[in-house]
Amino acid sequence: MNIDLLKHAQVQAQLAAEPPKDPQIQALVNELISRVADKWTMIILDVLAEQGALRFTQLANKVTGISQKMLTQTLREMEREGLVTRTVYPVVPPKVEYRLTDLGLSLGAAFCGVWIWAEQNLGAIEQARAAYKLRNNQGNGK
Amino acid sequence: MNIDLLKHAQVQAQLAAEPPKDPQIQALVNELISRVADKWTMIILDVLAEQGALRFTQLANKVTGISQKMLTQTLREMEREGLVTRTVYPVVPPKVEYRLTDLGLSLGAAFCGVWIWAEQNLGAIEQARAAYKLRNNQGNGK
DNA sequence: CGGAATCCGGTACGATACTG
DNA sequence: CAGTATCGTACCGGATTCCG
Repeated sequence: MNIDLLKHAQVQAQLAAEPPKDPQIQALVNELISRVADKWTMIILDVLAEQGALRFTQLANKVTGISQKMLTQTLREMEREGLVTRTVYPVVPPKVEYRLTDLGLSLGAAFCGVWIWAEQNLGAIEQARAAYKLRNNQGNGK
Repeated sequence: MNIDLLKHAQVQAQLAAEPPKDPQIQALVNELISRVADKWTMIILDVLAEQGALRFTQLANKVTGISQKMLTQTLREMEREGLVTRTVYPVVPPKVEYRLTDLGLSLGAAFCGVWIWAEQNLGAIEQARAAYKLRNNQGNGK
């Protein structure tokens, strides 16, 4: 039964006063979001969702701009949270494959709306940035 | 169950053969996600989506654990991106109100799926964490 | 008095070098 | 190839100070 979830969605839609929601739950959810709402986590999640299984270096190439350290760290974190599985093949050239779990896939699906939003609003964001610059007298070097 | 999410999940599953996607667009979207996928941004976004308009201190109270500095900084960033509007009332006790723009509201709606996911999978994550601990025999003093 | 800018200590991050 | 180790740096958090 997803009544709570529907209620939550409706509340979001009408932006009104929040019904009695467990502040404890709220805090837990916030904490969970804090861990998951990381830029590297999100991008890795997306890449893995698209590519299926990938090796360490493959991942490093797909996720442009990440350092090995952060890649390792983020992958470990995601493994801890149960979002990815790490499979080590004990062969002479070491081979480690990363793959999303069902939990990871479901998060990817949930996050899909944000990617769509990002694609749709690229232009709007750029305009907003330009407008902000103007508002703050862009020429000011200070 | 949410049909859209399931459909997205299926699409994600078979995305290996994704149609020609512009790598330029991909990079831009990635960069945009990098800015938006920040834990404080997400939580502030959620609080503002629920509460409508809030003053600085109200926000500081609702967003548990944030420092004034990060709150100011994140709000400025969100203002730059066009997610929130900042209204200053030039009165004796200073009053500054923050409110989501349409863009911010749409992002909140897009991110709603992630909040629902978080609520649904709180238990699963905890279990995954416990399982990971066991796998790595936590007792190991390393 | 509320909101933001400033200084300072800690931590997380990036780049490089090294190991199995 | 897939990490770990080390170090310099940039960012984050806390307290203080400043401004309206």
